[in-house]
Amino acid sequence: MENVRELFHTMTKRLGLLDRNCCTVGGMELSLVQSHILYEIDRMNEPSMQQVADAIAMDITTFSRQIQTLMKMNLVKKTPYPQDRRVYILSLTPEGKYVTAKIDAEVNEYLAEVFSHMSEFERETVLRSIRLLNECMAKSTVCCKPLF
Amino acid sequence: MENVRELFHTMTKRLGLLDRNCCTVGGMELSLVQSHILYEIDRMNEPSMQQVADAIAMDITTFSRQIQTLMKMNLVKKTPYPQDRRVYILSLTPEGKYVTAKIDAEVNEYLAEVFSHMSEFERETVLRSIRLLNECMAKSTVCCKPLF
DNA sequence: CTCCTTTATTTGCAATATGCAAATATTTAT
DNA sequence: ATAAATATTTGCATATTGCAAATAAAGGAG
Repeated sequence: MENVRELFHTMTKRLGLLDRNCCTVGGMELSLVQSHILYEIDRMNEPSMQQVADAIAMDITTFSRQIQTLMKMNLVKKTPYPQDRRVYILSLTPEGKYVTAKIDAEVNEYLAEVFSHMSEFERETVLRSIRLLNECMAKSTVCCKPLF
Repeated sequence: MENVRELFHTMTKRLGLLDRNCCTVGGMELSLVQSHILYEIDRMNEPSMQQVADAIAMDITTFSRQIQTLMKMNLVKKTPYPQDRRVYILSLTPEGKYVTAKIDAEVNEYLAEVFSHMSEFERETVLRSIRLLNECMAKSTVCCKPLF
């Protein structure tokens, strides 16, 4: 299996840097954590606090405070959920949507640049490989917990 | 390019969880950051503080304090460098080597389990893909800075 | 040799993030 | 009606972060 861990370590390190570089939108500076929260809220369907915290594998109390910050920044909205009044539904404000879309565009642009160094065939292979890897990690019983 | 970012996001999230699960050795609990510092020191050849901090893309002042902590935990040793007395060379103590090897073994075991859900051919393809991806990220001019 | 600039590392400090325990509010089960 | 479970927030103590400044040593210009 040679240096498998090193391969993965290098990859995640670089992808992490890429992510970090995409946390500035206009004048606004987001932390990596905040960027991930916005990403998950955008992706999930009317999620509750708990659901998003679970998805990010973040302690709910820390998460609660991050949401307070994001609300002060006018990026996130909390709506009481009528069917269960303990629950709040999270959503992005228009500004939050704008910021999230901007980050998404920038990440994709960076990724496109990375892929521009490959042939069409290589690109397809790499993407298929990552898809397969994700499936196998989902199947894995031993690692990558907590699952989402 | 479909959902390329989502693919990468899922992968890094899961690999991050895998990494986090590997931070407990015996009774000792390491943070993810500390685990990465040990990993880099182990890998680099007689590195200075600054070199490791750069490799991890971490602010040198934060790094300096993390090293202080790791020294208190008796995992890391700082040796003055005779040729340039501003510099300290970092190395792992025997205990640090043990912990680092233990983490490495656990990560590799987890990765092996993930790859056990693939055929030999798929595994080779995935590893080759990641190698290629790393090369392309290294070539990239626009992202993944600061480089290492 | 002396002065100035650069580099490596550490400390002061203030802001932020973290997570456990406990509080609160609400729902579900008995 | 009461008890147990769930969702969210707050108290608190600790840890992490990064900028600015301090310290120490090296290298270069004259």
